[in-house]
Amino acid sequence: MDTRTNILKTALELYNSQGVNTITSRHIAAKMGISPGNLHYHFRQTDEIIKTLYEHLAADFDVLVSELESIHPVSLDTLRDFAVRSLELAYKYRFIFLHFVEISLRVPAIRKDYYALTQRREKEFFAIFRQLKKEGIFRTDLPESIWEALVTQIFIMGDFWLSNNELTGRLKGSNAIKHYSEIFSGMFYPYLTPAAQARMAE
Amino acid sequence: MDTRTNILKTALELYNSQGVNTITSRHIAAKMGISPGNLHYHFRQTDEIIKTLYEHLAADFDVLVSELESIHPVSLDTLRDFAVRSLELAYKYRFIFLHFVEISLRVPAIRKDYYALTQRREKEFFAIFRQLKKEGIFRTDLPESIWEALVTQIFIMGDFWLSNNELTGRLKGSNAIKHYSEIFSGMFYPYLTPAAQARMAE
DNA sequence: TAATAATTAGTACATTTGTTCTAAATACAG
DNA sequence: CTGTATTTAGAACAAATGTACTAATTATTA
Repeated sequence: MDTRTNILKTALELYNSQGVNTITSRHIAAKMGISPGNLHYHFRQTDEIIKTLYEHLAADFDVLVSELESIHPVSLDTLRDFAVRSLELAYKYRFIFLHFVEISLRVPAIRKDYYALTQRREKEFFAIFRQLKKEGIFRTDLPESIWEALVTQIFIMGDFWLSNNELTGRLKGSNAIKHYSEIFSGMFYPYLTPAAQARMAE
Repeated sequence: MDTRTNILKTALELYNSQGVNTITSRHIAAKMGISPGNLHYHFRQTDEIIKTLYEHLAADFDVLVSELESIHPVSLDTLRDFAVRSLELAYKYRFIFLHFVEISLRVPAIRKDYYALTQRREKEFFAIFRQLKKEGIFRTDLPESIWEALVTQIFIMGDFWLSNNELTGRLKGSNAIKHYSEIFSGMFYPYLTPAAQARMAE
């Protein structure tokens, strides 16, 4: 395998399992059996590794979102499917979410990028809400401010369910994803019309 | 002022403003104008400073909870008041929430303590939910699993609203608290009975 | 094949960090 | 006032870290 790709793969493994602050470029090189010099030939600065991994995550997530947007009409099932895929992706790059503030301090470019991203996503969520209301899945009797609060909730839950898992359950892999996708389902439930709630209970 | 207390005060300031990983015991000593030797006379290990600050937070929060539990019957206003006080307290010790996973890795005792705490809190929340249902404030037509999901939501939101603020809005002090207490209100809204919703809209 | 470019190993260096140690200064008790 | 305990400063050390540098090896290209 390409050394550069291998560095990214090994770094992801180590960051995920031991945290972004305990793992240094030397650890990554040692685990791969290459010299520190070699590693720094491919990534002059260690932070570039983190930045690259973040970019991979962002790119993968963009694919998920554009897939979602291509489906019309949006059903509750497509939404649930999207949620599960998002959780899986987040789990793959979990060190980013587990150390999000740390990383955004260390690599300011990530912070800027993330900020721009949330601005875009916010609009996309509102568009999806609008569709789901039209289709009789989401309630239409809630004040607008409630939907705004929901978007922030989605962001916080989406970014930090992994941290919650780390601090409490420590569920691994598919167990974690299963548990938290149920939390996400539950989170939307009170926003559904009675008809949609009934369909969900089946 | 007591040197020990002063160390804690200065450490809190620096951790809050610059993060727990960038600030070292030397930074704290320098800011206070004392020697590193002196600082380590009072706290043999730097982590003890973090642990002590966490204990202060936990103790302060315990006071809030026991105050809440002493009030009968629980109204929507007491709940909102409790939420605002909680947010204020979290803001005071914000570095802990901004670096929760980091810290729990660095100081395993904190992790254990937090885990035990959430177990307790979970029960307390269910008890409060039961009361609020009895009083006609919370809906009684939602399945039990939805309330379980809500508790996890409350934990995640409560622990990570500060991280969300750090990554996006960067609101300061009372502005942050105001904004996120509205998010919290919005979060509970769909769980309220129509009567309670109407009263809230006033 | 010869020359050039890319990759790699290994070493080296300045900085930082947590912590310890010693001695001085200060506070306090009898 | 004298002796003891507490507090403080400052130096010292070992370990770790990011990164740069040099020389060797390997791959590529003409």
